[in-house]
Amino acid sequence: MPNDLDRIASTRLRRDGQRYTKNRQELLEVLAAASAPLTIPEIIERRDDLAQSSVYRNLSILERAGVVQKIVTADEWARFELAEDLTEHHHHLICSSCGSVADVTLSEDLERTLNLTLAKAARRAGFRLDHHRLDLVGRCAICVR
Amino acid sequence: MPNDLDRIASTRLRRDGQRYTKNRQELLEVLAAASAPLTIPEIIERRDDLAQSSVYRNLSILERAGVVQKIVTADEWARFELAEDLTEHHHHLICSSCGSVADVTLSEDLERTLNLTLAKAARRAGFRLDHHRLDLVGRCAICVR
DNA sequence: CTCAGTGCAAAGGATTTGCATGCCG
DNA sequence: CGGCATGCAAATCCTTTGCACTGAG
Repeated sequence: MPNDLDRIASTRLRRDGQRYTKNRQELLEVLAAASAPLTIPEIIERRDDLAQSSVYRNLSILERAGVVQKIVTADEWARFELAEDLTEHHHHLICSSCGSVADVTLSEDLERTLNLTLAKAARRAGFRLDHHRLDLVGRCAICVR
Repeated sequence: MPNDLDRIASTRLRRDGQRYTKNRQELLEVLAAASAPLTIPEIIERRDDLAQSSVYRNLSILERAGVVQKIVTADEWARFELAEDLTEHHHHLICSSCGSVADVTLSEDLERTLNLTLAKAARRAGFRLDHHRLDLVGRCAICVR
């Protein structure tokens, strides 16, 4: 039984001339169940029937279709999460010690102000702004001790 | 003749048990002269007497000493710039088309609000916040055409 | 049937490392 | 002198790609 996510993914993939296959559906399931962006090893850990190369290939296709988003932190692996508009708008707490990433949301008020200000700054630079990315860098509760 | 940057770099390196060598000084010169974070190829382009492996090694040491900062965008190379506290606090305009990165500053007012709000959000998550990173993602003036 | 999707193994490519040599302290 | 810093080349390791096979339409 297809839920919202399935329907949206299917539509966006079709728009790109791509199919919504079982592997791709499994990827989205895993990402939707996670409360933070996952690395490829973490994804395979949760679904070891997926071939590594297919995971890379499919995530790249899902990214191009606007269903998932790739985020690159300083540490070894890239991380993937559902696209902005399929989740609540949020930001990331990045632990500079262990590399973990957690989701965090800010007040709508601040987001609104932020958006206006950034739009202005971008316009001044002749830049067409698509979105912003705000990371909080520090030490997570575990690494703080 | 050592300037401020030299003195600070020297101090911070020594604190890490490292020397402030000619190669490392050259790296900082290049970064200080740039108006945006540079990739390793770009650095070598500007100082071709530097060996690639030494550039990687020294940037990593300078990063650990808190003199430079590494930033990873989605595109192929990591980029380096002087550490936050050695430059004006700023953010980045990242072009998702050509991968270029330009510096941008926001109003002090917004920064102040941002800092307060982020500090609160971090505290709520038991996270010790060091700094934030705010990127504006879109198309640069050239790529917009 | 056709052709996109898959999995395996091999290739790519940015970054790291081993090692012999040079040089600062 | 002793040990860190350097440069070269080789090794690493995440990610991409080639290719033969499978399965959906």
